[in-house]
Amino acid sequence: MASYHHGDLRRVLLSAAAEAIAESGPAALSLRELARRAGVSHAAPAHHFGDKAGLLTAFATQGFDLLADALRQAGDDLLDTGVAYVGFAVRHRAHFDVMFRPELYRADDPELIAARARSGELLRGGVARHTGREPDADALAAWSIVHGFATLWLSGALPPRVGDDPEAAARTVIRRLFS
Amino acid sequence: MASYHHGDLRRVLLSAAAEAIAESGPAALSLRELARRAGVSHAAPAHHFGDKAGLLTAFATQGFDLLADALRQAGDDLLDTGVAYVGFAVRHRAHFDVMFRPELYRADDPELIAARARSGELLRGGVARHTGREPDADALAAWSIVHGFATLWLSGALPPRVGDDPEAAARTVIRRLFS
DNA sequence: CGCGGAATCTTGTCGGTGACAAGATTCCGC
DNA sequence: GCGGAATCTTGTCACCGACAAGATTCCGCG
Repeated sequence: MASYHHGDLRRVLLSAAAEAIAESGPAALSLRELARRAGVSHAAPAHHFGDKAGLLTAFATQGFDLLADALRQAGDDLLDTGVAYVGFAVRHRAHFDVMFRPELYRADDPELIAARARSGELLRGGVARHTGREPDADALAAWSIVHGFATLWLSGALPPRVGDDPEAAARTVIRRLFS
Repeated sequence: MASYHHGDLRRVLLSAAAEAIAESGPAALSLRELARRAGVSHAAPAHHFGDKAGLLTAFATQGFDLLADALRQAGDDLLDTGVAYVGFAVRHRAHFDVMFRPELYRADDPELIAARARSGELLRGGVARHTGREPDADALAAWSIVHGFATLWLSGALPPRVGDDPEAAARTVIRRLFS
């Protein structure tokens, strides 16, 4: 099976990228290192993604799709949706890290824009169901608080006192928005 | 004045870094490009900062000090403190970008830890004065919502409908936490 | 004043990286 | 089973970060 054609390179590279980025961040990502992990030549990745920005565009798109899945699975409850957002960030740290850093990829890519819109709609929908009001300001507040908590958690900026269960801590924090 | 000794290189490099990072993110930062902007040889920056991580450590430390200044100027009101946090992120985008990405610098640097603690104390203090309660959960919620809003704003992920005045929009969002 | 060490900066070099070009190999529709 | 297309390789170039060695300037101390 060690044929000239790898056959599955695109997926393997994306998954290797997830590993590498989770380990040391998108800045340290090297296409040549990915190629080495996949056992192909140093120029093979360029064929599938064009360049580094192309790979990260595909990676971010995959991330927005994964986020949409996670939000759908969380159901209709707004609190659960928020917890799911944080859970996604923790479980798919590498994707989350790239998705909100548009200077790393091509933010005008049509597939990426579509995937981002899908996940955004799920977020806004949850808020609208919960409050009944015009969702703009509420959705923005809800998005901000879960996004902020997730970001701070991932950056390691939170004091140890918060504990080691991000989803439980997130639930407590999100509740403050409804009191 | 074009002497062998530049005399002010350290500060010039930090300010050039702020420009370069604001333009295209910390990932694209190049020590050699900074040296070129400052008019010195390609190896001069290494003398002051050791390596790239050293420069970003100093840069992040400067950022935490600037944040502390901004929070102090905002006064005692919690809402104003939150708005000031967002204002800092927008006005010092480059610093904010680096401060919460510890994989880019040496997070165990003593000066950095001290500066971070100073700004953190100002945040927690504002919350304690406002609620009177045990500040942990409230502070975390307040920090999360302003940090999240600032991050989303900077990433360009927010829809145009939010407007072009980040501090005004932040004020609206933060108010949701107290209603 | 001036000497000598320390601080500051330069030059030169090395391995690693992203991008590109050209060529080799394999796949697949017809 | 032929031929174009897709996939991958090899080779190359400029740029970058890190390091080593040397040049220049500054400054404390006699």
